[in-house]
Amino acid sequence: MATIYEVAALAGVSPATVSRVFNGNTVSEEKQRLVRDAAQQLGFTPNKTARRLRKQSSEIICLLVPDIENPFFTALARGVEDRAQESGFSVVLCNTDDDPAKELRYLQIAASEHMAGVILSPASDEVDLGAIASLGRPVVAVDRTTPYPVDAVKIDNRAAGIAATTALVDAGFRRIACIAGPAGIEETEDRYLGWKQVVTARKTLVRDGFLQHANFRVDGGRAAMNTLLGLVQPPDAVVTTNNLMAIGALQALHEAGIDPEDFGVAVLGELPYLLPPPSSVVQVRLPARHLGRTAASMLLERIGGDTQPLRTVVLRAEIARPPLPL
Amino acid sequence: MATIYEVAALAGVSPATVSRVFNGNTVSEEKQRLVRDAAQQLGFTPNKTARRLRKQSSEIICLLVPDIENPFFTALARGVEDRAQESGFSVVLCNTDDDPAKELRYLQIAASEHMAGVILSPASDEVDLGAIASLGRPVVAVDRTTPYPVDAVKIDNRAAGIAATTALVDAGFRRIACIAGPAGIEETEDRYLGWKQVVTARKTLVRDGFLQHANFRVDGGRAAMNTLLGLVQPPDAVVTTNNLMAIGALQALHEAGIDPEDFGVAVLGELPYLLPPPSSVVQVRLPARHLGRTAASMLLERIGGDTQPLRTVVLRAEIARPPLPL
DNA sequence: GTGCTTGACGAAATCGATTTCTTGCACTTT
DNA sequence: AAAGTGCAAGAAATCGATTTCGTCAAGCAC
Repeated sequence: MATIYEVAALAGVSPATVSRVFNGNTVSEEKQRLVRDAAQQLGFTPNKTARRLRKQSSEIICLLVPDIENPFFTALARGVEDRAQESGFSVVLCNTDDDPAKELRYLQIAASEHMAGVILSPASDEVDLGAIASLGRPVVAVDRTTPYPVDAVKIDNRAAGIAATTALVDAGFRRIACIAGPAGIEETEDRYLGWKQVVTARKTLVRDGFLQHANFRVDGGRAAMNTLLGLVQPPDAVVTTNNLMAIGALQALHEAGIDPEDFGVAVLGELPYLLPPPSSVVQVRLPARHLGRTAASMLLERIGGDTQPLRTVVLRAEIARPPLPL
Repeated sequence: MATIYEVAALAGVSPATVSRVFNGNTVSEEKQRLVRDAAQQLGFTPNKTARRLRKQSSEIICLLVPDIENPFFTALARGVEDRAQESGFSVVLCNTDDDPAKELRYLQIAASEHMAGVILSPASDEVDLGAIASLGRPVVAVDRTTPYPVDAVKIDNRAAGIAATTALVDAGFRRIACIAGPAGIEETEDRYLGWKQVVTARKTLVRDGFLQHANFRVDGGRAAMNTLLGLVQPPDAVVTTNNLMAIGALQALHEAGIDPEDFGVAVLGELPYLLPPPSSVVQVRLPARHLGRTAASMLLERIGGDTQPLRTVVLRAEIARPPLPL
């Protein structure tokens, strides 16, 4: 790896001049040429580490998600990466497994690695953004929000809940339950509030126990569905507030021998169907990739020095109509 | 962010001593205590960038995959990340989209970022590992191999092909076709050779056109399947050599109105079934996560200075029996 | 007691770029 | 013609750690 000194020596100029050539400062035509030729000849690439030490910042952004194996976050990551790439930034991806300790560890790494900024989907409300905040590094919350004063990109969860529930009502279902995420998380609250709003407005039947809270995973969805099916007067349809729980719910229905066409299932998120899903399944497509792309754009703006007031961008989800090739 | 100098000043020692305390060198009990107390008090974290500049290496490993949205690579990435984490390494994830130019760009970044090593699933045989190689950074090829002399972890593709095909024969199918990946890629060659071996040994019927080459994507699988179904004497089963093509094939079957129970489909890889798949679908489970974990382990050994001869680890795939929750 | 080894630890060099000072030269301006 | 202005470009400081080198003192052998 050639250094700036070797280039300088070969070109017969000072290292400072070489640096200036590569950073757009005033250098005469002739020396520019000399330097570029020399750099070319030596295959010179500026040492990012040295530059980072001096500039106190890098072109790396850190993305913290609960679990990259969830297709929602995969798509989100892809969006972030694509956008970052366009601006010459790289993305470091970290799984927090929704574990605040892991999350904290990664945030510290991000700080001590001089990463340019952080995009995260907070594991809990108690994220400690202290370390990065004190460094003045920008942070964007994605999908979920935090009490800290940072930019955020989220989905209009209430609207998504409304869309999902409305679709079920329109399809003729009249006893619609809801499998929501863990109580106390804003994101999931909004989603089931959407459900509540519709079932109230449309005066469908709601029994005690129609609202189930579960963890965000497959097993949680399955358990919740089994509980619902065990009610004295069970529902005839259900709204599940994320993709994994919907899978669990569908599995429970299958195990109970219920024909999928007879039981309405609306999902906030997409299911990895290979083939067109049963007509009773409604998917509200969450714009995951877009979410990532938007978050990356906002972060890059901040990194670029943008100081406008805090923003929260809310993206609207839409009902997925066509079958979904993976 | 406190620096080593501030810690030194507070502790009343030289910066060198502070460094020694944190790097396990000989320092007297007493000064150790002084330094640790001071560091504690200031919330000192060593600046990774400065360290990296001096040591000419970092604790970051670079993972290059074609597309993180393919669940196979997602699982692989997860394996890499988990293993890296255990050793205090971070992972930078990059999508190459099977584009050699993108791949090269990332490899150069890896070099100029002083990343500790690279794990990659090469986009083509012409990967240029020159830049990293010249830096002496270790590289591990994963899933696919390269002509370069680097460690590799792969799947026993021939055995996987054999297992898949055998399962179909055992299930009673007698006209088994194969949808293979692009011609000329070692990985896919091995897979269809497994198919060939079995159909030959078991003397099943093989017609012209029973071997189809396709790109590795859903559309490729669908097109190939349509071609197969259009043959004068079409097959009654098919082996597809990756997950995405299998999805395309299943879609084509569905569109052709063929009952999935009547047509055997064996897949090298896993399909994102929500519910138990039709009994005629055979999945050969590729140990993606393990692949990643193993690759990371090998890379970390090399990073640690291991100089044993080049290794290629071959992992065996197995037939998936139980239904697969996502 | 002199000479030699050994270990703790400070001073200073080093990694490779960026950036601030400075210098020197060309060109105006009065 | 002297003084002022501007600009290209070199010298040197800087970022924050690690590491070499050298010093000093204690411990030990003869």
